[in-house]
Amino acid sequence: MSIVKEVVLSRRERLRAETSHEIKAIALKLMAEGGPDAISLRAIAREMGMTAGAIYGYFATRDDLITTLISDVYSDLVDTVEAARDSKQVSDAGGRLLAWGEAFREWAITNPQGFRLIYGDPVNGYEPPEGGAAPEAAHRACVGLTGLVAAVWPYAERTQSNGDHRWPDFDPALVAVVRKSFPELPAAAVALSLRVWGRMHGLVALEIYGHLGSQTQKPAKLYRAEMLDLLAALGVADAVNGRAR
Amino acid sequence: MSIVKEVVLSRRERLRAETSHEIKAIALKLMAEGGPDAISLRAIAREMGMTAGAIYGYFATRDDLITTLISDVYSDLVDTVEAARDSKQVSDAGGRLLAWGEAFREWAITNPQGFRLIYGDPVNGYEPPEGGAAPEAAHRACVGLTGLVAAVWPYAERTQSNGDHRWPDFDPALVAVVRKSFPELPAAAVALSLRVWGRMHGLVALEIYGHLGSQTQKPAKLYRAEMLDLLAALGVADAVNGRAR
DNA sequence: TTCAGTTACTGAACACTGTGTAGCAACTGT
DNA sequence: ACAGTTGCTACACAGTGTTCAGTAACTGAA
Repeated sequence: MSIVKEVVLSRRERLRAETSHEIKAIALKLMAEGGPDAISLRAIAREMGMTAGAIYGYFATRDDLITTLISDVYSDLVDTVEAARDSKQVSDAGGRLLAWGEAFREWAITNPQGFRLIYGDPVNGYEPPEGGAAPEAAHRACVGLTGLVAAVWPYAERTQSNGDHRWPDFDPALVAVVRKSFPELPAAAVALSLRVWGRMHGLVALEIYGHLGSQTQKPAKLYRAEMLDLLAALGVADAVNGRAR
Repeated sequence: MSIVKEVVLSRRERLRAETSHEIKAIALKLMAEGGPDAISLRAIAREMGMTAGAIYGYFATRDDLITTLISDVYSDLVDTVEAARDSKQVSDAGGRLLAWGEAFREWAITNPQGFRLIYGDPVNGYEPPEGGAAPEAAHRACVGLTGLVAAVWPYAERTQSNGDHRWPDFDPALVAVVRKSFPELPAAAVALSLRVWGRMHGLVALEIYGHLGSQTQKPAKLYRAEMLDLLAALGVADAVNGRAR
């Protein structure tokens, strides 16, 4: 094995990358069809015309594969919500937050198994590695949401400054990023962004796991009402055109 | 077999009930130790000095056992939050809602595996029966929460009446109960109670599944801030003594 | 007390699962 | 053309839910 890595992938590396990608693609397909539990090495191998053991040449263990999948799916989620946010003008802070929230739910409804994979117990006995399964994507999500809250902070500061939050209450790495990107932002705003995350997550998680379906026929309407109430609480309701659709 | 059921349990029925109870108790113990996935018929049987097949004399299938467990655990959760609510005076509507919310999180922190069992993907490939796994307990929770929202509605009506919610948006059974218990309550209040549920669920679910732990060191403080913000939004903040502990 | 009937349970089997290991065969660079 | 690496198969092991024939224990009545 050469120490210096080739810039151009060799044939072997290319085939290897393709196989690796095929494993992940089939795993995602199986997950979309039969839920996260349907991701079994044997099922993947069967679909590829391989043996289960062969997959160990690509992923050290099944949990490794799952972790990679979580990372990929999480990235896709963050890509989606970021794109939705960026479809609104930067000046429209409330609209950007609303777009993020709506895109979050729509992605979850479209990829319920993906949502379970990221935010639930994915598979039989899977334990995420230390530091979470997809720290990179989770980090992006957190920073993105904090950015939205930062944009809204001038409106929300008046009502959301209480709560006695201090910087050491939060993760040092998160604090570092926030203080670097938004030097003026107080700790209370970080708390707010986490709470906003919680508000988005709550109704969507209940819906995905079927606890809301037996109570309301219009979960989308309910979620939108929650988002609009959130914007109102943040003092940016006027920035949204119209109250409800 | 006699058609008329004996009032006093026969020795056989007593032993049977005891064994059934032991199965559930051991299943809960295994779950508390190793997560919901640790609930395997073979492990339970091993612990009881039995064979796995023997359990089929008590539960038709593993999913049946799981469903029973969910029902039991869910009932325990509802008992807890109801007790917390009733520890406050009926006149203290805001305090009762806050007590419910705090008890909800505390129960979840104390019984994380139980929370996963109720609100997550409990076990490898478990599918809840039609109508949810524990309709009785879920019903109690929903009615209890709606009762709290009804008590708070005089304060919240002014700010929470928008959203264009109609009765047919909700489950007929839920509507029937609500309209019977609280005839004056509008549909918007039912929507509010579901949204309140979502707000409580969001942060707790994120915390239980480890997504909050990597962001904040003080999830309890964050949750309390969210609850106080909720009370403020409902217009009952003044009913709570002091802002934060 | 004896005896049939019911019930509780065992033990083995089947089809799965993840995970290792030994060996073979094909591809790779020299 | 020849080593060396690597991708994969085949098999084994331990675990899972589930079914089923057979056995042992307990129950109620003669």
